Amino acid sequence: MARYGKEHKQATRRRIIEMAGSRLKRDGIDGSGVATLMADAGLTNGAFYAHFDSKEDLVASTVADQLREQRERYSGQSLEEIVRGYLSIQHRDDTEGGCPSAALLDEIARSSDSVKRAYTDGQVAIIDDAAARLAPDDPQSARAQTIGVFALMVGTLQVSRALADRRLADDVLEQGIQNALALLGAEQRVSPSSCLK
Amino acid sequence: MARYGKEHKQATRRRIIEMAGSRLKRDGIDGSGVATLMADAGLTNGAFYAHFDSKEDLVASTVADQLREQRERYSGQSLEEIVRGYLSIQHRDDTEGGCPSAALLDEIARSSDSVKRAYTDGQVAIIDDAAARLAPDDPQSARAQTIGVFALMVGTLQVSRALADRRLADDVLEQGIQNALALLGAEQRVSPSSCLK
DNA sequence: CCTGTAATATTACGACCATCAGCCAATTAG
DNA sequence: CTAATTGGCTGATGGTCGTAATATTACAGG
Repeated sequence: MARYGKEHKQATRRRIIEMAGSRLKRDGIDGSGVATLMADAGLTNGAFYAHFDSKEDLVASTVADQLREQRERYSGQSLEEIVRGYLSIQHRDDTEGGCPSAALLDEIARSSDSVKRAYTDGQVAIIDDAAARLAPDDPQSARAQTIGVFALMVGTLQVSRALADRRLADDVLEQGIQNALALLGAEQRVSPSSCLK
Repeated sequence: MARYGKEHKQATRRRIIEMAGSRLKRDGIDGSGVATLMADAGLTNGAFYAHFDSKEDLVASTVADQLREQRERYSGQSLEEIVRGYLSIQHRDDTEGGCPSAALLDEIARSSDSVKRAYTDGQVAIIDDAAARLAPDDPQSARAQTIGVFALMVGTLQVSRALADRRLADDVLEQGIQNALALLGAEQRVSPSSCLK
């Protein structure tokens, strides 16, 4: 048995998922058809259902893969490097190569539970990694803080991408960096910002 | 002439746009068909093109209308009220009645220039309103600060909506409130006046 | 030369955006 | 008091594209 090397189908599946990552982030979930996704991988639509149960199945797998890749990329970077890279002009102008959350988050929110579950698991892993580096002694608090900063970055990137005014869009990124670093720095100090309750 | 009063067509157009606001936020732009949007307004698909040049035209008009409505709603609220309302569980669980940015931002980013322009204009108006209340003496700095906090809120709401874990999603909202108020408070501290409000 | 796998090609069927001929009620003209 | 006109709408229709399923072909290795 195993006329084709056992890794052949696996490799094809991986290729589909990786290509789908770029395509989905570029054109959106509803904006990407199965035939196009398969063509990106050099295949035709008919082969799709030998690899995935449904489009939704592919989306969930792709979201998981994208977050896994993002997690690996961040593992070698400091938090400040992550922030500055994330809120860079290059990242804003590279939707298809960038953060899956920024590209797909409100479509994921509208998706089925399986997609949301894949998103949740992948995102929590990223957050936990970052939180461990921020404050290894207080993981609970660091986790909340980290996810808050991450949400800030996602929203900032999305706003910057949606604005038609380039100058304003750049300013938004800059402000986002300031805010993210301020929140990370504030966490390391013990003093709460006294002004409001 | 005019079997209908002069304001009849205008009223129909408004009804379409208002209904489209809910539908687009609920199902997304790509997820909402023209026939469905018209049915929501009690009409059939054929009448659509007497009111709009294209679906894109409706989307741009709807985005503008949604932001106008949001701006009016915020005009009677303090910044802290806005933050707490925006990042409330009720708002998270009411996508179709809530913030258009949180529901549609990454689809808007993929949309045509006319849609992005409508978004930019409407959003800037909201930001300028809020900035004027935050620091009337330094509008330039307040504007940057306000848009930064707004982006934080949008990202936080989206993340909370996309998470499959309810408890975690609630924590994200709470953390978002803390962060938003901290950023507003930090800005406020520059001026000797009192805390938020 | 078989056997089973992976892919292609084709098909079904519905939804999509957009167009257009025609209906219907009310106003206006003759 | 008809008859023509008009505005807003319905209903049907293209033509394309969507997901999913199926029949068929190419091919690898014992």
